[in-house]
Amino acid sequence: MSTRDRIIETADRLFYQQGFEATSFADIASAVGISRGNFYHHFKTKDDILDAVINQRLANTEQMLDHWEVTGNDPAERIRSFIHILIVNGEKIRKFGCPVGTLSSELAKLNHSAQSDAAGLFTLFRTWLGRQFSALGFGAKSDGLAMHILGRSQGVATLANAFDDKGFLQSEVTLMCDWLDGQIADLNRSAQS
Amino acid sequence: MSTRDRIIETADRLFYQQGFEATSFADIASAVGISRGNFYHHFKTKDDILDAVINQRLANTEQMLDHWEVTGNDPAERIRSFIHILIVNGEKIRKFGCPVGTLSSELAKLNHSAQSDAAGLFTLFRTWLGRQFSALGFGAKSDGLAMHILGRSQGVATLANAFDDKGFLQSEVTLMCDWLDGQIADLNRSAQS
DNA sequence: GACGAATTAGGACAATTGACCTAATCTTTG
DNA sequence: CAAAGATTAGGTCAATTGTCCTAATTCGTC
Repeated sequence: MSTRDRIIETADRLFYQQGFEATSFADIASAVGISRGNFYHHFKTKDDILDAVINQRLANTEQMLDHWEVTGNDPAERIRSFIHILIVNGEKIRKFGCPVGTLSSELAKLNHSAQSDAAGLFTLFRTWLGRQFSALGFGAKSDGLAMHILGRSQGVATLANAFDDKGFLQSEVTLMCDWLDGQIADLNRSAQS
Repeated sequence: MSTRDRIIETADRLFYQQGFEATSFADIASAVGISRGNFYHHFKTKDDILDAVINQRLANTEQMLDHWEVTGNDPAERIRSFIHILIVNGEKIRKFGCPVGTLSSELAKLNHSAQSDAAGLFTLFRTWLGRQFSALGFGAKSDGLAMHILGRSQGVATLANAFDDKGFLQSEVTLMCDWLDGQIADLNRSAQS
């Protein structure tokens, strides 16, 4: 892996674990095992490395969603794949919160220009989820349902982090899956009438 | 108001708007209009001022919840008061997120010892909400319902902030109130059978 | 009015920050 | 091999950080 990629990967991890503001050039350089001068050769400013990290996250997220699009048998199962990130990444979430939500919040407070880029990560999930709901036949309600479940997962991540509560994480995931089943059942019922 | 109280109030506002880490002694002192030496006379370390801010938030929150306990006619209306903070503080939330959630997340990332104190703010809401659900007759399920609605409101705040979306805020508040009505209806139905 | 305590001002301090530079080394290409 | 470019190391820079000190001022109390 190239030095540049190692920098991005390490910065990504540190920004997630410590926050953007609290992570210094020296932190990243020392974690990668290179000099600050070398670091500067690849990224001139702290905003540059932030942009690179966000773009990598965007690419990784897009890839993950594309993968689910292929492997998930039906849209409902794909949505359940999304919900289950909370379980799969449970340990990290309890320690550091949701990578997307916490970065977006921090950049909003810093009044950072990259906040909209970070929100683009949310948009990726939003449009993907909206497409799944559309495929299920929810029509114009699809985006609202996508936002709803996206918000639910954010709240679960925030509280699971605040209380370091594994049980809450699991029970809320169950509730979200139940909610999804209920929505689909409602839809089919109204389609019959 | 005493200088000490003005410092706490200003620090509270700046910590919320800019974040704890991104707010310096100089920021607070200059916003209050005092010298750094004067600031130091009242608070020796940055952790001291953070403790004072958290304690003031705890006191203010407790007072607000006590007030609702008195003015709200029934527990359901009190819970709706909680839900409607999202509307009342909508502008601030869209700009800076939820004061409780964002502070808790930041301190968790900083591995700060005061994180548990900040989480105490959540606990205040959690036990209060749990008490309301108990009064409604939800018994052992009360705490789970309290955590559920607390998480919902956190997620709504996070997304409303990320997208600066007022409509989402309003529609999700409606959904949360509908959810509450549904829970109460379910309870009454199961009590009849 | 005098005296001690509380408050305030204006610095100083070492450490760290993001940013930048130069020189040495490695890699590629003709 | 040789020249050119990419990469790396190490150091410098002004600015800012949290912390701390001393001296001046204000205040309450006798």
